[in-house]
Amino acid sequence: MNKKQLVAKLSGSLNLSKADAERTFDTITNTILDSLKNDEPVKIAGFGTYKVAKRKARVGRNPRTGEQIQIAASQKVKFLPAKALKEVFNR
Amino acid sequence: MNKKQLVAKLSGSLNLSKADAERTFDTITNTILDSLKNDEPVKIAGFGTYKVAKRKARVGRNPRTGEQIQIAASQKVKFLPAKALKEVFNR
DNA sequence: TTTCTATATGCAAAAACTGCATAGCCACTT
DNA sequence: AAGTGGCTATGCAGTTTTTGCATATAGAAA
Repeated sequence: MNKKQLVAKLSGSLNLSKADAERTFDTITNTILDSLKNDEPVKIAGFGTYKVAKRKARVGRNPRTGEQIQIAASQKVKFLPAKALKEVFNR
Repeated sequence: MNKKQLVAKLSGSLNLSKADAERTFDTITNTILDSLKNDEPVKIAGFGTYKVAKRKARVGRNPRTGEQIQIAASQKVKFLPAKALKEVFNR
């Protein structure tokens, strides 16, 4: 499922125009991102938590040539599924 | 930031009642979950992809006692941040 | 059309995962 | 408005899993 299909589904379920549905969806993702930019995790009860994980610098390798490369430290967004979410898929 | 705060923010930004904002938000998460239950990944351009990852059974260890344990196979929801999302946090 | 994402490759090191108790925060109900 | 139950973070050790490097191509999405 892609974003367009998701927006279409929202539009139908909620009696919104597709434009409104898309605007709503974008607002949500932007709100989450803003919070994460301030290094504040976003907790959604029953769904999961988004947080920024810091990753240390380390040694990597160019798979093509095999030579070693130094990889800089970085950050990425992590999503930790809530307990309820795990249970849906494990029974 | 928790769900209540997120809903409040949506309500303000989008001129929705809080009840509507919450309903909208729940609809989104449920839609995503439904897709994942059907083993279909959800791709949100510019944000990321949700997919179900299957994990094989394996041998673990109780860190407290040190004894070996058999861990059953399981599934969990993985979120892979989109390229654009990574760049926000790495510059 | 043009931008974005998945894939596939080898390999080192970081990170996740397991059980479990405690502490703390959140959400829900009275 | 406040109390309580429930979920989550933390720390621990060691093994499994994931990550991420470069880069072209294929496929999909905007």
